[in-house]
Amino acid sequence: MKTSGDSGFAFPDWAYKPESSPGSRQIQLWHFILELLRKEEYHDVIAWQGDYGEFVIKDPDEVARLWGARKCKPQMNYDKLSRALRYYYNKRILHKTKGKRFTYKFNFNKLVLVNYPFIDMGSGRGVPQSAPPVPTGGTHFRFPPSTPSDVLSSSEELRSPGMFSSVARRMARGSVSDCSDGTSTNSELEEAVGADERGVGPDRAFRGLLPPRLPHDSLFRVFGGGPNPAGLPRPAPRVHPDSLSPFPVSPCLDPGGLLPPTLSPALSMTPTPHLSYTPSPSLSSPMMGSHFSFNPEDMKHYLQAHTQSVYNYHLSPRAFLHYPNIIIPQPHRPTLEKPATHHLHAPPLPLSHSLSQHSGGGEEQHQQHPSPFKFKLQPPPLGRKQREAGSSLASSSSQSSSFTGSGQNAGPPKIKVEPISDIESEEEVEVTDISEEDELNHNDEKHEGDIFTPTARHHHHQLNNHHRANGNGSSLSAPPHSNHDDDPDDDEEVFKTPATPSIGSGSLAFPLIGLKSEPGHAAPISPGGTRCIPLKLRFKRRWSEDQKMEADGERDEAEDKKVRAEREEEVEGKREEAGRRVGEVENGGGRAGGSVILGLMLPPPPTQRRASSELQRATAQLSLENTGC
DNA sequence: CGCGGAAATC
DNA sequence: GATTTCCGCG
Repeated sequence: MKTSGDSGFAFPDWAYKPESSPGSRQIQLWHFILELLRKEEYHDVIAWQGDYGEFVIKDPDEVARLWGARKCKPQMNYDKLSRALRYYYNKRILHKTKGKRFTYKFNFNKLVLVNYPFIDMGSGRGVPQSAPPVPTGGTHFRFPPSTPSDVLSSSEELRSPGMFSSVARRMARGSVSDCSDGTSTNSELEEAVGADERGVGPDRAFRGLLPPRLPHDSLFRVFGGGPNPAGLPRPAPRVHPDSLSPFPVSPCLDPGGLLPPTLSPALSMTPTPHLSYTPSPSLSSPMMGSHFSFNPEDMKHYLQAHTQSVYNYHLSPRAFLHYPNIIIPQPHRPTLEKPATHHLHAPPLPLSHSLSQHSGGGEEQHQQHPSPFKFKLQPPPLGRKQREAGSSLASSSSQSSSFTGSGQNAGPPKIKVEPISDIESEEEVEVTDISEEDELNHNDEKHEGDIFTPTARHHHHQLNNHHRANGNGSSLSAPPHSNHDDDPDDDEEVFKTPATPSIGSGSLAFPLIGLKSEPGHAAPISPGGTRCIPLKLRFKRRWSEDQKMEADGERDEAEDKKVRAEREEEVEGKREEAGRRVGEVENGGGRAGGSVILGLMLPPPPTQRRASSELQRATAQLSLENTGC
């Protein structure tokens, strides 16, 4: 296990799982990358390096080959593979480490959120809400939680009707396998899980609800619950993949292909034990297949955790989740178990220090290469190039129409107008903020901190200009999207939460909502501050973009690219208001807390591990699938 | 090398 | 939807 000293970053186990990709059945490139990364065998071709989540492709051709093999695309080459990787930029799953060749970095957040938005919090057992009780052990596969968090104890059971479905379902469904059959090779686990879920029936789900997004930390904490051993369902790791083929690759292996027992380097690695626990996801992959249910208890825990996170991060009140009936205690201080830990990791490896690197590294926006970022903005509709033909119809437009213009086109079909209420609600909800903030934060801190690194700084953020549209140049800059979009964007992508218009439906429509209204909750935050953090934190930020942008100050574009095209107009104004000072968040004393949190979030590179073997095993089982080409 | 648009595929 | 393929640009 361990070993790997290399680098180590461990991602949470779940990150490695194929199930992670909801939509598609086939293995996704990022999963594949993760797989490679976790295997020592491939360390010569690809390995973790630098900061958490950062990896370098040592042998691009080989990686491409492997990927091609996996996908049965013999023609694959690094150029293509890299295109695919670039494709992740928009999704924010990955971003490029500037200045370092063949070096990319994962954004944990996204991965987490996307794939495992909720995890089973369960208190323990993961009983599906609707489902029949599953005794823990058996059915769901859960990783042992490791989080120390005591914060929430979960003890209760749940059963409430939960609300969400989609997410849950997704999670549950896990499915998996890639190519060949849809079914999985693996497993039983999955099956089991699936069964539960299925049994439940998607329908049950409560549609309408939005899935909440949690910050990782929250997730972890929450979910992390106690250590539980319970259950991994089957230990039996079959394992052994061939050394030859990476993982599952072997096409056709059906049954067995599982992961090697080795844990991902990431996980295991960590030699440093100093922390006993690692907050990080690694261990905690609580989420896995379970589901989260909103039962009061759960919610309570959830919210609590969330709240805490908010405090810790000094997030804006908006961030607070609201759940009817449940009051969340506000933590004055984080109770974290972890004391110090700023960064938890001890760098066993030279690499680890990457933190320090930031400056050097590259990433960061700051200098380094001041490279001008190019914003790529695309002008509206230009006729694209169509290499081919030219047929043209020009027109189109949908995109551009934004601004007033209406001229004729006014409307793209899809404009989204949102009722204010919605918007607000969303804003309120904006849970996103958190993530965003997180992102922001880290930016500060380190370069990319993607996910973790919550340091709050002041960003002055530049949201500013959202270029108003028009202007000529404007085209360049992205058109304003409403913040709403932004976040939602994330959300959307990630969660796809549909907002419910009505909002209130009562209660729970979604816990998230409501923040605004509750002053009580909201207020707290930091000490010095007068107000809590501006609600308006939200703004964009985007990962990489941020980074890039930070330097400049503008950013936004990113999402936009596509997005913008789609919707453009939106309300421009709002966002403007909103934004701005987000950064303010004071940290207040936060550092300490922050650290801790960080700890939680960060998957510390080297540390941790302690995960139970169970975890590992579990992981192993999950493993990937292969394709049979 | 890396970016990203566009179209094609699956 | 997620790439794969192709390609021009910096």
